[in-house]
This record gives sequence, C-alpha cells and structure tokens, in this order.
Amino acid sequence: MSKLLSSRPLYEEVADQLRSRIFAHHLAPGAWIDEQSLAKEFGISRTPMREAIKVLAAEGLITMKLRRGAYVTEVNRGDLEQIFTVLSLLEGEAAKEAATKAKESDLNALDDLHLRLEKAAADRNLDLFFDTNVRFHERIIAIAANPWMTSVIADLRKVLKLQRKDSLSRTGRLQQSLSEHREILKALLKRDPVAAEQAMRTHLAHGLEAAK
Amino acid sequence: MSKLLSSRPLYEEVADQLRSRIFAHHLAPGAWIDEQSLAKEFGISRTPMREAIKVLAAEGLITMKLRRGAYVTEVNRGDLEQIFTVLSLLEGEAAKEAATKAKESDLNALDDLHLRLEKAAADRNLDLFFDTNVRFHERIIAIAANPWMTSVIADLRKVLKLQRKDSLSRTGRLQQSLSEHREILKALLKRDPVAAEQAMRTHLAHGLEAAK
DNA sequence: ATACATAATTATGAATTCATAAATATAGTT
DNA sequence: AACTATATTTATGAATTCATAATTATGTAT
Repeated sequence: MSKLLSSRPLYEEVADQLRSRIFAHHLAPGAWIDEQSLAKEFGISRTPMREAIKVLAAEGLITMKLRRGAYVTEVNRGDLEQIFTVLSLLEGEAAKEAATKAKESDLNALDDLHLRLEKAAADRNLDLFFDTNVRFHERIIAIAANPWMTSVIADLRKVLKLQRKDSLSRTGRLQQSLSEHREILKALLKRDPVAAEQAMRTHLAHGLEAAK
Repeated sequence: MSKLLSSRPLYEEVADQLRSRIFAHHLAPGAWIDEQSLAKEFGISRTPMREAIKVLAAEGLITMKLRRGAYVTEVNRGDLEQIFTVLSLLEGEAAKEAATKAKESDLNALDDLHLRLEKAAADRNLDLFFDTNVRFHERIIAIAANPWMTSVIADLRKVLKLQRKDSLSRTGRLQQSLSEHREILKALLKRDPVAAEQAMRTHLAHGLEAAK
C-alpha cells in the first residue's frame, strides 16, 4: 500500500477497519488476531497493524497476551452489568445537564430524531432504529458538552457493541425502548433535569436486560 | 539494552517510566516528547518508545500531532471541572456500593488508613498524606468491585496528576479534607449508602476547588 | 536589514530485518 | 500405539533501515 495522500496516521485507518470487523462479528469475541495475515490482507507492514491493535487494546476491544498475540475481548454477563452501571450514571448526568444547557435548536433536533425513531419502529426497520437511537443518545451527550465524559461513554459503548444487538427484536422491547425515549425527550423539553436524569437511568437499566 | 529476563513487554516498562517523569513534572505539561533522545537515553530503539507514547496518548497524558510528534497534555480549568464532574459521580457510586458490599475486614482496613491519614496530617507529612489519601480512595473503589468503573477512575485520576498537588498545603484545606474523609468513613461504618455517596461527592467537589 | 525562496537537515511514519519464545512436528523409546 | 524428548517451524518483540513531511538554515533580492 503506497498510501500517498494520507491526512491521518495509517494505524488509525487500520484501527477503524479492525473495529468495524469486530462490531460486525467478522472478528468474533475470542477470535485470535493474526497480525501477519491481516497486515498482508491490508497490504501494509506489521508495524502499523501492531499499532492499531494496541489502540484497540487500550479501548478494551482487544486483549493482549505477552508473546502469545491478541484476541477479541469476550464480555460476560458481569461485565455487561458493570458497564451499564457506569453508563447509566454518566448518561444520566449528561441528560441532567442537557436539560438546562440545551438550546432551542438542540431540542428541535432531538425532537426530530425521536420522530425518525418512531418512524423506524413503525416500519420495523431495525437497522435504522438502532442507528437513530445511537444518534439520539449522542446528541444528548454532545449537549452536555463534557469531552471527558463523552470519551468515557464512547469507549464503554464500544465495548458494549462487542455484543450482538439482537435483543431489540425481542417482542415488546422495541416499543418499550421507544416509550422510554419519549419520557427522556419529554423531560428535556420541560427542561426538568431531575426527570431527565431519572428517565435516562431507567432507560439504560432496562437496556441491560435487553443488552441493547 | 539486551533486556534478557523480560516478563512483560518493554513498552509497558517504558510507559511506566515516562508516566513517572510526567507526574514528577520532569516532563511538564506542554513539553514535547523527543522520542529519539528518549529512546537513546533508555538504551532502546524507537519502536518500543513509540508504542509507549501511544499508550500514554490513549490514557490522555500525551497528545499526538500527526507528523509533528507528541507533547504532554495540558489541562485547563475547564478540563479539571469536567473531570471532577465525572469523578465525583463515579467515586460517589463506588462509595455507595462499598457501603453495602464492604466486609468487616474492608472496614477495618479503611479505619486503619484513616488513622494513618490523621497521623500524617498531624505530622504535616504531605507526601505521606497524599499517598495515604490515594490508598483510602483506591480501597473504596476496590470494594465496589467494578473493574470497568475502576479503570475509568484510574485513567481520569492519572490526568488529574498532571496538575501539581500543591493545593493541599493551602491553609485549612488539609483539615477540611480530613474532616470530609471522616464523614465518608462514618457513613461507610454505618453502612449508609446514601450518606456515603453524598459525602464522597462533596469531598470531590471540594477537591476541585483545591485541585487536589 | 528584512522578507522571501530555496536548499539542507531533522524527525516522524512505515517497511524490513533480526532474535527468540512458543507452538508444532518429528523421531525415538517403551 | 502412546508418551516423551528433540528438532523444526512459526509468530511475536524489538532493532534497523528507508522514505518523506516538516523544520531549520542559507542565500538572494529588495
């Protein structure tokens, strides 16, 4: 790979690609990372591949064993519970702060996103629902405007994505998730920090059950 | 460096050393990392040095600029506020959970640590006070037994350590910190989750003022 | 002397090479 | 045939080499 016009480091590009493969379960939890063949496949040397692997290891997506290589992290039920505990705290706080910090345009955007969410649910378009759901959450987090909190949340959500997202398709979960979002939005529109925090915490607590 | 008996990767060793230098302000915030001369000084090649730098970058201690190198992260007042917001949430939760999860031996250990803290304060031994303070907090976090929360807290505390810790010496802050610790301990001994969480949050909120 | 353009230098990004620990395969013994 | 010991292979950890972007230095024109 000549990679002439690179505006950003090669290892980041590679890290992105690896991340995608992991999220798509092309590289499933527990699978060993063959750095040689992957480097060959990407048409690059081992050096940036190794750097990319270290990035993912720092994110918790990959676990490294000395002189043994690296494998995709496996998260068990306990991990999920622990991660959701932290996530509901942080996103709860984000919702709380968003209730006071949000500008009118922010609230409009959230309203719009929620509308799309309802539509995606009505259409039984799970991929779109999932994607819009992520954007709804990300928007709230962005309004809170705490980069350190944002990056912690992003890292934890990445680890969650190791899990398959088939739970939303379970009967009723979709509708429940939707009504929880409605609660969050309502609290934000009322600019009620306490209610927003509570609604978000409840939503994520249920998210654990469904491992959304 | 031949490094014959290496039980762990060289880059980790190097990362530890770099971290120490940063915390000691031997490498101060804003200072550029000269990977060549550092590698030479450590007697290693650039490869593990670059890997170590990436590790610290993932921790937020170092900021990397494409084709420009890396420098020690500078945290401003806003960063501190944001980090303390997250920390007080998480450590508050840790204290809350510790109140119910703690075994008798845990509570004894905390009691002992607090005693040492009182002694260090009486002796005006700031280094010991600071060290014991860290151990007190870490013990509570350990009792909560949430590895994901633990690692997030550890990362954020590392970033805080970029700041000089001269604030504790400010008049009165030492005594105030001590009395706040007393509150936390009292709540834990009573196994009162709500009080423990509240006390810990208050403590860390004040910590921001003093940038402890 | 200052500003600009060009040349030389330096440091980073990446590939390649080398050393060695771990894994696998082979051979020998019972 | 099964188990152990040795040899071979393979993959990781680290050093070295190479290419090039960015910086610094030099020289020229105004």
